[in-house]
Amino acid sequence: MRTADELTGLFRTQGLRVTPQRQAIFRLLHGNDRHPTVDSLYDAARTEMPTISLKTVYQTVHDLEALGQVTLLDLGTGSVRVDPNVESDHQHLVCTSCGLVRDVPLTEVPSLPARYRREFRTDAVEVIFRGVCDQCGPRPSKSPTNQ
Amino acid sequence: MRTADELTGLFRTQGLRVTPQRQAIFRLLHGNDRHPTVDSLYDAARTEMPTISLKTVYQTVHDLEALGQVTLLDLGTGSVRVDPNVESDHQHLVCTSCGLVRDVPLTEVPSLPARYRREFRTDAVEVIFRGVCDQCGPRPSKSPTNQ
DNA sequence: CTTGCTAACGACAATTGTTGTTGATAGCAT
DNA sequence: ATGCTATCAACAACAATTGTCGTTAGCAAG
Ligand SMILES: [Mn+2]
Ligand SMILES: [Mn+2]
Ligand SMILES: [Zn+2]
Ligand SMILES: [Zn+2]
Repeated sequence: MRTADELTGLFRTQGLRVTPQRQAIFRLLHGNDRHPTVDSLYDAARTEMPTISLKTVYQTVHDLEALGQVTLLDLGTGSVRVDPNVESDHQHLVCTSCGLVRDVPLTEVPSLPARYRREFRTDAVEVIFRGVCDQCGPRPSKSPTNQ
Repeated sequence: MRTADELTGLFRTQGLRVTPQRQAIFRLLHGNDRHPTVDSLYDAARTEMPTISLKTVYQTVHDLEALGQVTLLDLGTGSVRVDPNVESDHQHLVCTSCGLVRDVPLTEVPSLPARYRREFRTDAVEVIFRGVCDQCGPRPSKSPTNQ
């Protein structure tokens, strides 16, 4: 995703207005690799802007999506994750315990077997690695003696 | 998933009771490859059992999941899909227009790149082919002449 | 700088899919 | 046949997201 300043220009050329609320969201998202939920963005934005509404955050991320500046991911964690990394194609790993989402670049993704291609046009292939991160999993004991 | 009769036995050995409502759901799911939503199961069950409640359907599919007889899939279609095919490992294609879900057996799925394995224990790899089915897509013209 | 159009705002209600509660019913082990 | 208790249906509650609306303010043009 572009910088807050670049997005300001982009929004204006699209006839969209740029407000302090939107710029706060631009800043919170730029370079953010944590795949935040809309609600966590809302919380973060409220620390500097207590009256911002959740609706405004939803509206802004949808506008960003329409301009191709973020992807909205539904990874089965219960709420949408905002992904500002639209520059490099990548997949995701998801911790089923804490909801952590991390980018995983794959050099190769599977393709739809030939016999299905007549009946289905694939637009995107999504790979999700589900499991447990080291924060949540059993301490990956350096010493195998503590049991 | 096993037959309705086999499930009846399995439920009883687990101390679960088998009611006409549950048996109706067993029958609706056996051999069903359409990945129905809970709500569509509810509709189907009501035709033969008008007073069955949606809660009962949810409860039963969750019990079936706990016994490993179905998988509950969140494929980003807005509601959970019930998958009675627990016999053969497979992936899915999803029509983003009509919500169709179809099994796609893959001989090989990607594995998590080595550098992530220290920090993450992968329990499952999910591959989703998103696109448009032939019912929804532009008529796949046999003749390439109709522009 | 002023002005006016209208996009974006915040507040709040509504919607959807799912889960919690409860008192009554009925499955099934004994 | 009987009693324990899992399951039932009805209904309320919930969480994530979207819709409505009257007000405010961004910003392009003059
Ligand atoms: Mn990502
Ligand atoms: Mn399936
Ligand atoms: Zn975790
Ligand atoms: Zn379709």
